[in-house]
Amino acid sequence: MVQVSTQPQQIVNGMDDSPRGKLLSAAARLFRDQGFDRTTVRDIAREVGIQSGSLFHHFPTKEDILFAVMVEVIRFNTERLRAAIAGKADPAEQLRALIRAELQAIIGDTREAMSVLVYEWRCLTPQHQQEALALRAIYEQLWMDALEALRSAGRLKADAFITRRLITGMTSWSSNWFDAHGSLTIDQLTDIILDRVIGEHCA
Amino acid sequence: MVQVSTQPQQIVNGMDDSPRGKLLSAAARLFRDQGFDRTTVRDIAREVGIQSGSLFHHFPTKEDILFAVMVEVIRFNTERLRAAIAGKADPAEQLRALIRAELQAIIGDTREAMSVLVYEWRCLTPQHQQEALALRAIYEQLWMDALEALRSAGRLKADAFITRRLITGMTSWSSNWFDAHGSLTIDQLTDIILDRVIGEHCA
DNA sequence: TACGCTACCAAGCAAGCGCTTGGTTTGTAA
DNA sequence: TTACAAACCAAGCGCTTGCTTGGTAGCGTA
Repeated sequence: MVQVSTQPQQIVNGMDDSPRGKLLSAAARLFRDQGFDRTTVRDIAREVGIQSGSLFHHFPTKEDILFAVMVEVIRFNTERLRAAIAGKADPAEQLRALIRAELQAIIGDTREAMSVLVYEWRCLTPQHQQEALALRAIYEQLWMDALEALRSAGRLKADAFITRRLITGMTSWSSNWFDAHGSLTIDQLTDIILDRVIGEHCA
Repeated sequence: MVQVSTQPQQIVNGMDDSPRGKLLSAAARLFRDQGFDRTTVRDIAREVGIQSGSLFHHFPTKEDILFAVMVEVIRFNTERLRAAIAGKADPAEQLRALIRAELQAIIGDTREAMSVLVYEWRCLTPQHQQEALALRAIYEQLWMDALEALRSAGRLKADAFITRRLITGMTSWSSNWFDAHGSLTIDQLTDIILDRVIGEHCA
């Protein structure tokens, strides 16, 4: 037995490889494939190789597992956004980086947990919805700052809020059709969407 | 007792006011508010004022209720699309009409059933998914015909399939933020989205 | 060796679920 | 009045669900 690495974290769906992380990652996949309600605690337990009752040593309720999945993926992707725009001064380049990062989240490495975030939202308790919304607000503020900067620079004529919502629609829906093995790359899709926003395609 | 009207149909969610139609309309609202799985047959029954067992006089299973909701709303909105483009020769005007009709479906009179269509898709049996997909294909073909016509006329540079998917994202996501009582009208949103597609905003 | 902590098992409970059953009411038309 | 089907009720069956309970294995520390 050899210690392969001094950095044992292997990120999947934004979760580490601790028991808790593996549990969340498995839950995220099941929640996306079957939905939260159709996924039983026995399903999750089987996936990680323990008894169903043992899940409740890690989380007080099944709903807390869902909440944890969402919190982790929001946090992880907020950091991804931050990293994407770090050091970029041009607001148009910032926007491109944001779109790319969001696509990466939705159809890339955290796609399962992101899908859960969109489709299982109402399975959260109102209390947890509020807490998750607070985290999401931080994420959205990064977008709004960039879009407002674009507007100030005169490169965005439309309303920033509506623009953000149209972008959200385009990116989030991509999870329903984008084929990772197809000919269209994430970078290409990024530019196509960017084009719909700042309209260089018809200059 | 006076017969108020010779046309007793009052369309809600694309359903008529027969027992079956009222049942479907109530189910659509419950399915949207709580999700299919969290909605019990007792919930639906209570809503229409009958016993839960009596539901199964109308539908063989609970899932068949969901399927019926989806079939009705797809059919209804396919007709709406057809009516919208009828008599319009200019492909750009056709596109505007299509976007407006789809927004009407998603945030207007059939919004509850449309939301169910998007969010409860995987609750259908594979067999029913296939049947619903066949109906949806007809709907989508109307879109593709108009977009291809636009391309032929040289007024759409982007790929028609991708364009359609971006539009789908923008329109379907609007159900999550559009406020029917706000200052933004459906017609205004229609033009904003149309602008993202044929790009007249940066001429 | 003894301790304490984390992680887990084996068994099962109480509640809620979709759906069935056998019988009754209601509306319609001959 | 009779006939009949559609619509509905009252009761509950069999099963699955999230979660609980009481106990145990493994491991690092002293």
